[in-house]
Amino acid sequence: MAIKYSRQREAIKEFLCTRKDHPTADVVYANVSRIYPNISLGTVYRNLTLLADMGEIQRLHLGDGQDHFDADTSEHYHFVCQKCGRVIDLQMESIERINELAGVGFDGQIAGHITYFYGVCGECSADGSKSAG
Amino acid sequence: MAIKYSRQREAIKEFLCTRKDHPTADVVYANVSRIYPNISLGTVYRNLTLLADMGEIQRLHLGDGQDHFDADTSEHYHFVCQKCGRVIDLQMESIERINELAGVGFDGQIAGHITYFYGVCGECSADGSKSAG
DNA sequence: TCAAAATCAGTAACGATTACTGTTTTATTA
DNA sequence: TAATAAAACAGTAATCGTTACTGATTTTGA
Repeated sequence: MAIKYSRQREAIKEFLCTRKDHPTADVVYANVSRIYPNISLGTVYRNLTLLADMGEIQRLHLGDGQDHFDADTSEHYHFVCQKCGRVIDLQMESIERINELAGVGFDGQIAGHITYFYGVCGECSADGSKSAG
Repeated sequence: MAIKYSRQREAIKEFLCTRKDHPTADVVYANVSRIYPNISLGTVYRNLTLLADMGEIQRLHLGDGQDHFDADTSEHYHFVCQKCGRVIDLQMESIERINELAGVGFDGQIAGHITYFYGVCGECSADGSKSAG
């Protein structure tokens, strides 16, 4: 099954590249719909999965029920705000070495890890009231 | 809404305590059904959520579509086998300090992190064929 | 320009989980 | 012990994110 070009997939990728938050499939759908009003949600899901399988984007499971997508595939970590739900990229030094710590005394092969940090983001720390929407 | 005792909840908690793998709700249901044949899946979900909210058990989002539950609420990390899907407790030294690394140059409050490791478990490394079920 | 294959839009189905409803248990008070 | 209110129950329906299906449209290479 060779992959063929599709304008919808290109638009989805382009949209993701413009965003630094990490949108869910329905947010992608809402935005790409402005360019292709007839695009279907199934097409969005199919292409997000395709792009992730090709390694062009990253799929994030953050435990909030919906998958998030990130056009930045370089090694980096994420922060999830417990108040507003925002997902923020962290610039932090590598913690790859935790793989070796995990491997000590373990009889399998550690291939990698999934880590995300949580807490309260800068904006929510500032105004003490805001809550998730 | 004060919490009242329930035999079903006790049985769910007891079952979880006997297990070191980290069963999903339907596995809990299947097993507790042997003691309370009329228990309903909704009761299992409700009590798992209750126990997790009370801090008596831990809910794990491992990105495989189903939540897993762990009666061990002490600080420890998990390994997920990419071949057989097994979830294994890791005995490893604390990596709590990654919270501070994440906080460097970040303007919010880091409260904690979720980490799990993946790769191939000891058993699957041994026999090269096995796949997830 | 033609044909094969991939992709599409639209819709139905799926699986995990949650919500609803009338009945049963639990806990309290008499 | 009996009465009562509140919580939990079983059973079922609904929800929600996601995937699968179908016949029409696009892409691509000859």
